Amino acid sequence: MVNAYQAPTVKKAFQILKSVSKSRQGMGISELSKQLFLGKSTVFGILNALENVGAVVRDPTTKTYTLGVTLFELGRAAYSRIDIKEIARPAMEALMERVQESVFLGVRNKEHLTILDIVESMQDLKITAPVGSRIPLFAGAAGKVFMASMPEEQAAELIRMKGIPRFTKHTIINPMRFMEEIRKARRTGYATDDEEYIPGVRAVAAAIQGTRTLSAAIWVVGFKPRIDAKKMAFLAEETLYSAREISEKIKTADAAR
Amino acid sequence: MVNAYQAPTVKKAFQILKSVSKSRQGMGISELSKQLFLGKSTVFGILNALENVGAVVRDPTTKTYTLGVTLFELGRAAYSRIDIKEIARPAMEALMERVQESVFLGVRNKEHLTILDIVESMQDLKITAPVGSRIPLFAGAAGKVFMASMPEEQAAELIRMKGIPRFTKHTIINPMRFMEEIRKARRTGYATDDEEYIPGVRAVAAAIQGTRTLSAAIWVVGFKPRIDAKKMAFLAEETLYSAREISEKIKTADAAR
DNA sequence: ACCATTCGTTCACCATGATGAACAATTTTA
DNA sequence: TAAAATTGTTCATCATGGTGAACGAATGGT
Repeated sequence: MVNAYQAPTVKKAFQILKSVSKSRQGMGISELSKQLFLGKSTVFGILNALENVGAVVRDPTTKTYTLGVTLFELGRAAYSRIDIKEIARPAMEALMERVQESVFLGVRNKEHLTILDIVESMQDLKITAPVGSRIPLFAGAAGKVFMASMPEEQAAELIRMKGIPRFTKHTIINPMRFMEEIRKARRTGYATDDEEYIPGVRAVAAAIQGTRTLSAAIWVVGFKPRIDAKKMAFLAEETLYSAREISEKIKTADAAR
Repeated sequence: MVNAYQAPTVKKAFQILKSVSKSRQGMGISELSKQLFLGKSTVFGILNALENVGAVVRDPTTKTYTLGVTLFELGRAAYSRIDIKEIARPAMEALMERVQESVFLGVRNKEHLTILDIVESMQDLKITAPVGSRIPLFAGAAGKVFMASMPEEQAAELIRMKGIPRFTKHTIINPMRFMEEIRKARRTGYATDDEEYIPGVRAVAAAIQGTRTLSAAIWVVGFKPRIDAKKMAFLAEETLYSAREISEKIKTADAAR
């Protein structure tokens, strides 16, 4: 079913929702029209439908649109059906106790990652992010692990089409070197990040197996001064162990169904 | 802008999402087609678009669709912008301490209510529900308060078109009597429920004012044996007081912007 | 105060998008 | 095991849905 029909208006609607979701104060029709290269009457017609279903709310005084409660309802339902976060939570907590850094759980959603859960480090200074946040696919250890999970041609094609954005001066932007990192992650089962996504930050990520329709991983993140080469090796070992532990639990949960 | 154009395909897409959100195991194309009275190729084209944007996930083995991570991302963003729940939370906690029953915060979303926050009673036996749950607009004290907030013609029209479903043997289904309840709620600022929605349960609700684009209310719910007539009057007084307190805070927050 | 610009809204037009029919694949029934 | 029924997928068709042009309202600049 290559190149199957995809209702274009639905895709435009979600482009609109994504733009509106990035705005704090709401967005108007002309602003959305310009930003998304859509006609104003197209935006107008789609927003009317989104408002009708409660996916956006129109402020009658400013004529701007913000996200509506229906998205919250659907979002809650979507989140409540992601079993992996319950399955993974105990292992994430145990991992955080052992390594004393924040532990993230995330999934790939098209060309970015979405954070599903976090067990924050108990240290006063720690790295965290809101659950639901998006991270670029090319960013850091987690990104490499996700790209290692996909067929090599698909990963290569993404690199070719999108290019690797430079996040820091340490970002690996050379496609051949980046593909090597991905192959290494595929071989070892984990990936590392040494200030490639955020300056002063190191990370280790490992993929979770056995999730039928989701591509999932956990990763540990900490400040570089706290993570020398020895601790980095320790993080890799522990993260890989926890990812396998979670993968086993998933397999057990599936068999019990 | 009466009868303005609303992109029909977008509305169909959200019908599909709503149906899928009620399913635990995912739904197939023919099932959705029958349930929603849409053509199979229409459902097919819309689901392809929804999958492309990550709003649904297709299970390749069962060919069923479940809600995708994009909805979770948008839902998180929608929820994070609803200021009222932070503003209301302290007053809800204080109200729960005073009345010792669960306190709900919700908003109207088209023709139903959505729970945004709950401060659960500390008693062992209590009433609660998942945040994000939907409640029918005609149900209980909260429903009356929301209908009291809308123009009388709009409320009357809804009753005429939808009819009042019978939830319990105490449900007020007579339209004239129900309109009287709504008028009373409008006059007094609060509404009550005496086993009209759930057997054995009483509730009091009060509207929150000053929310520009949302229609919001708080309500207290408890088991009837714990709530005699005297306590019911006490609940009404306290709930109304807390709703006004929250309304004042909203006004103050708006003025500070 | 007036003019220019921008925004939101309406409407007629037409071609793109939604869909019904047909077909292939899969599942169910006998 | 074979036939019937159902599901998912493809494709040609055409009319409905999306949209460009025009207009009214609001805002900004002089």
